[in-house]
Amino acid sequence: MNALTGTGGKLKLIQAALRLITETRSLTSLGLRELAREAGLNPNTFYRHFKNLDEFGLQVLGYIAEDMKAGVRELRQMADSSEQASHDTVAFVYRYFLSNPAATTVAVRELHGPSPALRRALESQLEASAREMAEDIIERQLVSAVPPETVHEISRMTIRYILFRAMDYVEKPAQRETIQTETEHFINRQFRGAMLDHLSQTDVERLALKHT
Amino acid sequence: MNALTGTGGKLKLIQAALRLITETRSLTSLGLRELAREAGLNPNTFYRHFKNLDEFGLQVLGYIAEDMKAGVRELRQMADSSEQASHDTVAFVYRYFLSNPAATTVAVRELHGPSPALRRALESQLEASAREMAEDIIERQLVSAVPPETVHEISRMTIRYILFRAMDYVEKPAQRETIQTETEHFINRQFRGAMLDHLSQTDVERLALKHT
DNA sequence: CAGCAAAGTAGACAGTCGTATACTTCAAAA
DNA sequence: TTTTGAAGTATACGACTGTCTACTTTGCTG
Repeated sequence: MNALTGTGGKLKLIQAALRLITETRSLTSLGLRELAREAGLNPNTFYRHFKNLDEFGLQVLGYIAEDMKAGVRELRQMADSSEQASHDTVAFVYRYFLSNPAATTVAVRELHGPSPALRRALESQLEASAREMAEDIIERQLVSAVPPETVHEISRMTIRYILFRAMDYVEKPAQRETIQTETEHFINRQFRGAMLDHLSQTDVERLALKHT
Repeated sequence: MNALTGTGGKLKLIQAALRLITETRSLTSLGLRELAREAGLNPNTFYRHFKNLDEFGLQVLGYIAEDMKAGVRELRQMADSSEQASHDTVAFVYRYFLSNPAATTVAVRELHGPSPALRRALESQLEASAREMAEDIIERQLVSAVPPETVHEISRMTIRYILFRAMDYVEKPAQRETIQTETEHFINRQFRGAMLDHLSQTDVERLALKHT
């Protein structure tokens, strides 16, 4: 039975984990009995579904990944100019994080967390998202003046940047607007700067001054 | 007695914590007895120095902060062009992280960790570092074409970016060169992009194409 | 040297934890 | 309807945890 399709204890345990993590816990620090208690199950039921806590962690990550992929796929057909695209995409992505606070917290917390296995799993997932984003940008020629390799590099940076800020976005409503516009700045400056990679610093300064 | 000046149990406990965290632990997950064991002390000695584990965490953070400040202060008088400065500074900062792996891991791990108190402490510390960096850049007029407020914004982003990559830098020797050059790209593109904030996207594209 | 406070130790308390074994419930296949 | 395997429960084990009280050692000060 898949983690997503089950109606029984397995799903209950995973959801209990997400509930606990949202407060002040980390996936790695969750206990088997604690999970069962939160899920309203006998501690030993855990063993019917998972070999140990490590496997549990990986399955929770898988559960979240499935969720995220579905969300991200929606934003494929959006605006057509680069700046327009970044604005809409950023708004969309943060809205997604906002509606999945537990998943967001887990991802941020475990990406640098104590478990190497979870770190690796999350990293390869981020890598995949970044690749998707880069290929989308290249395909639609949103920034044709930037070489593909650079687009990939910037995509990787952007994905990470957004993820880290997502936690603040979720937790601090007052800062949401700021975070969103700063993220747009981040992306636009990154791509604009990359367009000028082949120029010297003085050239760029001259250009900037000339067009004021 | 300050955490830094003690020769006895207090310092031993803090150093034990740093030793444990470097492997696969997080500051928040450390146990009192575990610390004492690693430090070669009786568990109850802990209570002679700290009220509880939360206070201990904060003191460890303070210990690390003291360390970092001393390191960062060294890089004040370096190169004079912006690009030169970013190159040397990035190299220096990563070298610092490399020689303090435990402090690096703690900072990265707790910045998004489960304890709100530690998160807050680390954030205000990063904020201070970012402010210092921005004021330094403004004072020395390294990027005079960018307004002060923007310099502050970019500094905040840069500090965070470097910190996150620092963990990979420490743990994955094979990627060190890549991380260093990508960080330089990040900074240069950010500032170059900011110099063109007042232009439209088509203007920038035209400029980029004209100078190839 | 005496006194005293800080640092460190010893032992015990009630909890929690992960795990193992054995038992019951239940639903679907034979 | 009987069989069978999965899901869930009950109980128990040893190990570890944070905390408490009481005791001993250490080093400094008067």
